[in-house]
Amino acid sequence: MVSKKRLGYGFSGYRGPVIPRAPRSIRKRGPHKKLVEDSQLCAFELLAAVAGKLLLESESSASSNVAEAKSQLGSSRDRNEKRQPRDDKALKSESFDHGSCAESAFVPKVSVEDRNLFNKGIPQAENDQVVEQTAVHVSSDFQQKLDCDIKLGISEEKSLDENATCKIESSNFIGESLNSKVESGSEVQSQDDKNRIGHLSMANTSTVNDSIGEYVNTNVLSNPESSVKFPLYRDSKPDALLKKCYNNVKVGTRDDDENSFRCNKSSTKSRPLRPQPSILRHRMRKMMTSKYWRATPKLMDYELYSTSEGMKTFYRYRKSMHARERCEQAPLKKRKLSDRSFSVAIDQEQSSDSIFNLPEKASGASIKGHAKAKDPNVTFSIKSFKVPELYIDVPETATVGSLKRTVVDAVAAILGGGIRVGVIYQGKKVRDDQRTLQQAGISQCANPDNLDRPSPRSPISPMTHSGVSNASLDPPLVTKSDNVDNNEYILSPTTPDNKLTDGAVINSKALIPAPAPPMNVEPLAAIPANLKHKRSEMSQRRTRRPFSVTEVEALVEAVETLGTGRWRDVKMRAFEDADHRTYVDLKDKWKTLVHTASISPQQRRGEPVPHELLDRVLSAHSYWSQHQSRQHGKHPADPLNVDSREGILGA
DNA sequence: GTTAGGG
DNA sequence: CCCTAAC
Repeated sequence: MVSKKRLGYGFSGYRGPVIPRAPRSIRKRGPHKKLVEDSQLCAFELLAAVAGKLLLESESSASSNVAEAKSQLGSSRDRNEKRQPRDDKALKSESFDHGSCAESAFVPKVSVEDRNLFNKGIPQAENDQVVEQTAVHVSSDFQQKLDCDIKLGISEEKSLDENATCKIESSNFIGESLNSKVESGSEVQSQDDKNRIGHLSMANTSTVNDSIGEYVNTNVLSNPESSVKFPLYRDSKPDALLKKCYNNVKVGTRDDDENSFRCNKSSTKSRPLRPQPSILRHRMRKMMTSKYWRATPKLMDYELYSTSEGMKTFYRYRKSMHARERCEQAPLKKRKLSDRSFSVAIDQEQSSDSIFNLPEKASGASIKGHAKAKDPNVTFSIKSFKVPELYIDVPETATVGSLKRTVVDAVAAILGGGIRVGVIYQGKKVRDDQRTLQQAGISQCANPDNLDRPSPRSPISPMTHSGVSNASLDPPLVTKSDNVDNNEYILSPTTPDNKLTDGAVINSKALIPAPAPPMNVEPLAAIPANLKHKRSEMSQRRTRRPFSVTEVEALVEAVETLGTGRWRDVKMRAFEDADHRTYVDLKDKWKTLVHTASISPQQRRGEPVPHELLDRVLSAHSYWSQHQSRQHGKHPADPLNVDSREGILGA
């Protein structure tokens, strides 16, 4: 089917702060929208056109920001009116500790022709308030019919704000197809050009949906280098109160997982005045579960699932994906309140600060109220952004590499380059670009049953990284990263000066089909802030962290002493430093331990727990069960010490 | 904020 | 692990 989707181009790139969009229903699509249709155009040309637009903008933005950041303030260009000058500080890229850093330095070169093509595609005169919608058909080597319907909408009101939304969807007619959807949306609103504040919020979420209803999350993140801050300035009256409120507030991620924190742990710890990681985490967790987050689902998602087909697909998938992680379900689930989800990075401090600092009071306010016009001197930084919407149909026979590339192309067209796409399927990074999706297990026919066991797909071949790649087959603009950890395609701006922002190339990583969150993200270097984004998807499930025998022992020990009704104490006693273990986790673990101890060893899974420990679990459980019942309303139970335990065991 | 329990 | 009710 020829899907018609709007391509709500959202990332204005470097124009200014981004703010959440109002519900589509109230968004006006009005007058300054122009529709252009040309089914004869080549998809790439179309993309190129879009990219060209972006490039133009980015170029101007980059140049002005780099060399004449402040002098450009009064640029004659219309766009410049909105563009905000940046502080040097703000310009500093975030000190992310990700492996992508190396990649970010990678600046692929693009032929001048390419650029020209891009630039040529869109008259500069149309930069403003133009909405284009084009439908194109293009035949790929696979004789696929690719339909693209792109609508680029950019509306802006002079000196007030900019709103851009983009949605791209393409689909082919091939029966077997993988329908991926990457959603993203961002809006930018910048206030004037005075040395004031502005705020910026961006959303970053994406989902991939295959034709059989596979629903996965994809994250598009900006890499360290691209973590450029966009201080906003405006002439609004200073609001001391708000200012104070927002001060020192930074929301870079909604990921309450360790993964997110690790990277900045050191930094936060080194700041005495800042909450300790554990505290942050705690707060973060609260944030994560906060109603705020839940109340800010993306509008886009709604659209996605509102379509009858989409819903069907989704539900069908849901039905057959019990075995899968539920993390992907969360997004949908949370989207009840329909609104827009977005992450906000508020940074009043140095850009070097970790983005993990949670906004305390501010968060809620900024997120909820979009108190844009009220908070002076607040600098927000964009840690991530959302790609409006992207539908991509890829035949099963397509290679993983081609999938990545396709996404890169599409997204790149939107963002203007610097995109890296990785594929994570069932928690594993699919590095072998040569493999077909089918081989990788990303099949339409994927049997849910296979989800529970190692799929027949061939093991990821290590040589893929260093081995010969299909790079030669890649389009000019797409270059392969030589980063060992990533074989994502990187598409960067054509020329240095074309960098999106001064030296800050926006590198984004999209994690495609990722039914389950990457398992170990420990070396957060492996997966940059992206995951955060993933988690950014409102309340994303935390990554699973099986208890080690050591932890189990500590837990047993504590429970023996404290009983089973004082999880908070247990936490403090034995897991004080285990930030990722909440007392609820401990309680849950105990629950499973008791269960595990009650079943036959054959039925147990995971890392085996020494019988000795399980015995202790049963003993303690039994003891405290009785004890509690007895102590009901009485004096606190006596700790189950070794002696008493032995007594019980002996009895 | 904690607990307890179902999912 | 998540989510909630209940305290």
